[in-house]
Amino acid sequence: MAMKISTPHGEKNESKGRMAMKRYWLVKSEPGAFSIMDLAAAPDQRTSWDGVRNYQARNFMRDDMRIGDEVLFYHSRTSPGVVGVARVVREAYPDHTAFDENDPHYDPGSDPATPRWYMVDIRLVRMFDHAVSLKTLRGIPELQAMTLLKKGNRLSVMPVREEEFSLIVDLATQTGQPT
DNA sequence: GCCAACGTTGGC
DNA sequence: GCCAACGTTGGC
Repeated sequence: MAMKISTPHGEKNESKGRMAMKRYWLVKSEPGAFSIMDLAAAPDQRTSWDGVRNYQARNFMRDDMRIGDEVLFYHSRTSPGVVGVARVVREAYPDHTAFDENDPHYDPGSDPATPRWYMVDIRLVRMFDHAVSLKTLRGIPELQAMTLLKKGNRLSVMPVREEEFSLIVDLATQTGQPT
C-alpha cells in the first residue's frame, strides 16, 4: 500500500530525500518588550519566540515554520518598520511560559500534557543599517498585498512572499533611504 | 495618549 | 449559536 503524503498546503515538501521549500515570514515585536538589539545581545544571538497567544500565529509557527526559513523582524508601535532578518533554528515546541503563573503570558488553560501554545527559536542573520519604515512599505505598489499592510491587521507571525522578502531586503540595502 | 479594529469571553 | 462587552494591538 502506497504511503500518501499530505501537508496543510498540499505541497510535497517532506518527501524523503527532497529539499524542503524554504519559506519566508515576518514577526512583530514591540521594541520595548523585545527589540532587534535585544536579539543581537542575546547569547548566540538567538531567542525563543515565546508569548504568542493567537491561534493563527501559533498555527503558522507550529505547522509551517521550518529550520532555515527566513524571517523579517518588524518593530511595531515605536517607529514601525522592518529592522532586520532572522532565521528559524528550531522548529515548534511547547511554549513553557504558558505554564508559569508568574509569567505575563500565563495561560491557565494550557497544561503541559496538552500544550496549547508553541514557539520556535530564531537567530539573528542581520540587522539593517537603515530600517525599512512602515511608511516606506506603504509607498511600494508591489507590497500592497502584504498581510502586514492590511487595515486592522494584528497578526504577530505571518507568511511573506519570497518576492516581497527580497524587495524589502533590497530596500534596506539601498542608501539615501527616506525615513 | 487616543481610538479603531480585532479576537475572545460569557450570558442567554 | 448569537452577539455585546471586554481587553489588547498597534498606527498615528
